[in-house]
Amino acid sequence: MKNDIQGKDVKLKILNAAKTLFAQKGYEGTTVRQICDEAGVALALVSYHFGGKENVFYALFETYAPSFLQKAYDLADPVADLQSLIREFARFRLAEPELINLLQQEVMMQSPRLEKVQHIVYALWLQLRAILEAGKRQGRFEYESLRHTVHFVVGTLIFTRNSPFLDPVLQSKEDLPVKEEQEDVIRYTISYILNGLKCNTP
Amino acid sequence: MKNDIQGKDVKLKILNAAKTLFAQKGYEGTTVRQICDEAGVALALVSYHFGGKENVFYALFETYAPSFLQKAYDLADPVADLQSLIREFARFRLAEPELINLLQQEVMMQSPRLEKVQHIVYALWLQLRAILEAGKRQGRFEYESLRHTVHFVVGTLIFTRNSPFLDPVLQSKEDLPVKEEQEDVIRYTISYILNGLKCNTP
DNA sequence: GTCTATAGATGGATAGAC
DNA sequence: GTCTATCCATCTATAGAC
Repeated sequence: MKNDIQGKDVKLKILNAAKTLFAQKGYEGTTVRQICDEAGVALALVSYHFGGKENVFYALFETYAPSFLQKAYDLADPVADLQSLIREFARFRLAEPELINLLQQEVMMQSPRLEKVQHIVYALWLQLRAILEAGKRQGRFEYESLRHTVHFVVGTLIFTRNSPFLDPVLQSKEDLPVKEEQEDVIRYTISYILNGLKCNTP
Repeated sequence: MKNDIQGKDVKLKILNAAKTLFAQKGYEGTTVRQICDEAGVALALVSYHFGGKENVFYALFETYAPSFLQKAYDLADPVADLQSLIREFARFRLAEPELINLLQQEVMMQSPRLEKVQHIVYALWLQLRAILEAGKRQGRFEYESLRHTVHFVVGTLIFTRNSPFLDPVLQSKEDLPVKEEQEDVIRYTISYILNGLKCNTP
C-alpha cells in the first residue's frame, strides 16, 4: 500500500516534469534524463513506470485531459454553443497551457504520436465546425469559407496564451494583469471571435 | 567557377530538404542524415557548406525570408495599414508555409535558436501593435486589451494555412479549392480580423 | 520501488581518399 | 567539392544490487 502511494508520487513527479519539458523543448528535444533530473528521480523509473518515453507522452493526455470537451451541443442556439465551447477551451488552456502548447506542436508537425491523441482535438474541431455551420444556416454567423473560418477560430483559441515570447514586446505600456485574467480573457476571446463571425449579439 | 555553381546547387538542395523536414518533424526531430538523404547528397556536406546543423537553420531564414516585412507604416490610415500587413503576411505564409510552421514551433517552445531569428517576427508584431493602437485611438478599431488582441490577430494569421491535419476533418463537405486560393484566402482573413476588431469598413 | 552502472543504438561532426 | 568510413558524445532502455 505504501509502495503504491510512493509509486503514484513518482509517476506524478515524472508527468509534471515531462509536461513542462515537452512543452518547452518539444518531444524530441527533451531527453529522459532531463525529465528524471527535473523530477528528482532515477533514470530507470521512466521505463519502469511508463514503459518508455513515448508512453509518458500519452499518459500526459490521459492524466491531464481526461474529460476534455465531452460536452455535446444540440445546435439549437449556435451562438450560445460557440460561447460555451470557447469558454470551455479557454479554461482548459488557462489551466493546462503546457498541454495546449505541446498539442499544438504535435499538430503542426503531424507527429506520429498524434494518432493516439488526435481524438481529443478532432472532437473539438468537429463540434466547432458543426456549430459554425448551424450558425450560418440560422443566419447568426456570416462567413464565406467554412474551412478557413474553422482555421481562424482555432488559431484564435490556440494562440491566445501567456506567451513569454510576445510579452517582452507587448508589456511596455500595459501592466501585467494579475488577477483580472481568466474570465476577462474569456470575455475578450468570445468578443473577438463573435465579431469575426459578424455575430450580431451582445 | 563550375565548382561554385555546383556548390550553390548542393547548398540549395540541402536548404530545401531541411526546410521541409524541419517544418514536418521539428528541428530536434530532424537528423542531418535525413536532410542529406532527402537532398540526395553525402552526409558530410552539411558541415562542409554550413558548418553544422544549427547553421542550416539560420541559413533557412536568411535565404527565404530576407526581406520579410520591411515595410514601415505611417499609421495615417490604420485600417489600410492593417489590411496591407495581413496581405503581406498571408502572401509570405502561402509562399513559404514551412518557414511559418517552423517559426511557429520555435516561438512556441522558446527555442535557444530563436534569438538570432526573432527580429523577423518582432518587427511584425511591433508594427501590428502600433497599428492596433493607432486604430483604436482614431476610433476605427474596438477592443479592450491590446495585449490579447495582438495575440488574437497573430493567432489568426499564423494558424491559417494548409493544415494537412485539419483537412481530413474539414473536407467532407467542402471540395478542395484549387485555384481560388491566394487572394480569396487573403480576403477571408482580412474580413475575419477586421470584423474581430469591430472595424466598420467594407 | 528505486537506485547505479552499462549495454546498444543513433546522433553530429570529421578525416582522408578521390 | 564530394564522397565513404569512422570517431565520439549522447540517447533510450535494461540488468542487477539494494
